[in-house]
Amino acid sequence: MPKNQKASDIFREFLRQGKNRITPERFEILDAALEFDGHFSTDELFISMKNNKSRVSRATVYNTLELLTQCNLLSQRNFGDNMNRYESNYRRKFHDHLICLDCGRIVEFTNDKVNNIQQEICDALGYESSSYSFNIFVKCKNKKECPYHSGK
Amino acid sequence: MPKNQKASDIFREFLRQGKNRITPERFEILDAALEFDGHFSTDELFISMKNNKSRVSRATVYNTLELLTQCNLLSQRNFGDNMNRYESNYRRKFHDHLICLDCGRIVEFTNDKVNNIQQEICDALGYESSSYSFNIFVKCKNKKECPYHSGK
DNA sequence: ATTGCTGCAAAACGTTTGCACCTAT
DNA sequence: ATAGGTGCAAACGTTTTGCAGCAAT
Repeated sequence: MPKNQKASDIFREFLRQGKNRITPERFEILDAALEFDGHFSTDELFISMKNNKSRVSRATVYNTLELLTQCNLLSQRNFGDNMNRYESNYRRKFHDHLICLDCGRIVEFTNDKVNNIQQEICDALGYESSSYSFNIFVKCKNKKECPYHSGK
Repeated sequence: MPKNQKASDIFREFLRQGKNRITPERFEILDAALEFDGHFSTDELFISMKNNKSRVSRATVYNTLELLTQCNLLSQRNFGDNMNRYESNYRRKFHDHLICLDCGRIVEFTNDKVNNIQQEICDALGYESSSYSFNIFVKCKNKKECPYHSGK
């Protein structure tokens, strides 16, 4: 993703190339998604937009988040709770996730080896890599120290 | 998991220790799960049992697969389609998965480095590892050669 | 003018829950 | 005897779909 391009320009270009229409709702959703702090579910984004007096529909949010994932402005994440979550890729370094099963906290980490291994395996098996997901599920070693633990 | 113990004995022991009751339904579900070839969803197992004239209920299947995962006879898997799948761990080597987004094929692979990295990261961040999931999503390089591609 | 997109509501889907009855302890 | 498990159906939460009207091309 070109670092110097505005997100809205990247999205507009992607929509044009796929013969998708350029609509104000789609850009409204892009803005809300980039502004959202951290990982969010489709419904969380929808509700936060509703709270800000937006008139978009749930269906349009679902549709647009899919498009934003396709053009790599967002990443889709699955943390094992059978729910799609998204996070912004725009001007962010790629990372993986550690999920605490006790308190729900999600810690992001970067590890270059994972990406290399993933590529090696694809090459060895003769496939073209599209994406990967590496999640580590943990338990708080010391529950008293975990700031999230009481909050759940 | 002790390699020389029968699966039903492992399960019985686990149930006893957790003060869970030993019921015929639970062992019927264990048998069906170990017999199932490959990855299966809860409903797939339920329906296959129904086809074999079983009288278990969907709720009991959900409940029992959870117990079988807790005692490590099964692993729960998420392949990004918002659906829990399971597979037998009994007398099998641990492995990860490559999922083809074009044709749905799932390829299992083993790579020792992944497990080491996962442990390193937990140690570095101060958490106790519980499990991890490493999925690689790919596209068929040559769709004509892919035996699964036409089937979807 | 055409065709894709939108909002809305209903449906679909996997999963969880409530409850009366049953059964392992 | 009693506490936990079962089967069934209803409820739940997330996602998809159908459709009439709207708006980008």
